[in-house]
Amino acid sequence: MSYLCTVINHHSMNTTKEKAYARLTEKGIKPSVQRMAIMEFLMENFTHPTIEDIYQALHPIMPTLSKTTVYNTMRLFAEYQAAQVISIDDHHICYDGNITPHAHYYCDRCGKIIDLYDVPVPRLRKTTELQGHDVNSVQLYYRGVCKDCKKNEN
Amino acid sequence: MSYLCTVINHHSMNTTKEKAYARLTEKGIKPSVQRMAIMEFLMENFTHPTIEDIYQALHPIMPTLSKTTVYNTMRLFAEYQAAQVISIDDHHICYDGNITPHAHYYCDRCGKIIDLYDVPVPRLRKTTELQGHDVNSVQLYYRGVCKDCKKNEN
DNA sequence: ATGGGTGCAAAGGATTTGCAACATT
DNA sequence: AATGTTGCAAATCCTTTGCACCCAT
Repeated sequence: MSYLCTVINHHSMNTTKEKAYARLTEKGIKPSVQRMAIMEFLMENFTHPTIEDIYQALHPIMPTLSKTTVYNTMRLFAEYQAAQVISIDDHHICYDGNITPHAHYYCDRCGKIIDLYDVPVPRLRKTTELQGHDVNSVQLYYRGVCKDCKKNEN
Repeated sequence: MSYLCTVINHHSMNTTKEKAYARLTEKGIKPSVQRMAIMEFLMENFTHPTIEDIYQALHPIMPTLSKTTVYNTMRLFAEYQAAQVISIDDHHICYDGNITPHAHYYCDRCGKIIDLYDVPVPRLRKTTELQGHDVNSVQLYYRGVCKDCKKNEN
């Protein structure tokens, strides 16, 4: 019974550590202590953190972590598509550990980023629309003034 | 007859100068010599120029133009939506004088940006999907390795 | 022992800012 | 004359790089 539960837990990957490890290896990235910590943070915080956010969050619990490593790691994650780069605003590059395609909304006033799961992200038919070019990622971005900021302006 | 032609030309705005002037005033931007030059360049070159590209193109014919002014002007154009900001790659921010919504493709190898006019950019129904947030712009980005770069890799 | 990963410090690049001069009304 | 625009120089900020150390295989 307890053995069965362990097996079930293992196969359904209940812990973030297991999920992070799986994401790294599936994407062809060799796990390290730092990479695991960053991936775990991304998977527990779908808050679109910047490099600075990630560093500020992890530095207290991993004092030797350097910002260079955060930069290197996020570049690696982006390249191997283990995380999404959100470049919706050029002054606010951030990252998303949620790699299922979904749209993003950016408020020009408060800088907040909102996930939009009910806006369909257009699929791609390689031969026609994309003229034979390979597609590795799609981003659908909306910008404007959010509900809250509009309210405060009145 | 020649008068009629002048009137027709004026109303249909055949010259880039007329179109640029109209774009600026319609968007609420006060025209200046520099702003007109930059808008004319954007309207004649749908090549997704960077700040540097714009500066390098205009500096020879307007030697007093400064890069600061290009920065200021493009920030202004973006804010008043007289031009689109293409932030598809965080290391390659560029601009598009074509403000009708259309998708963009970015090649991760050669950095080339391609317009995709036949991919539909999803329209927005404010009340449902966008939860009451105002939308001022939409960007649909595709990334990958383009046909030409794929060919060269073989 | 070797190769890759990390972290520090420095370098590099891009963008913004302060301010004086200028243009336009 | 007043307001807004421009351009230079400097400052700032973000990101990358070079290199030495460290860890794991």
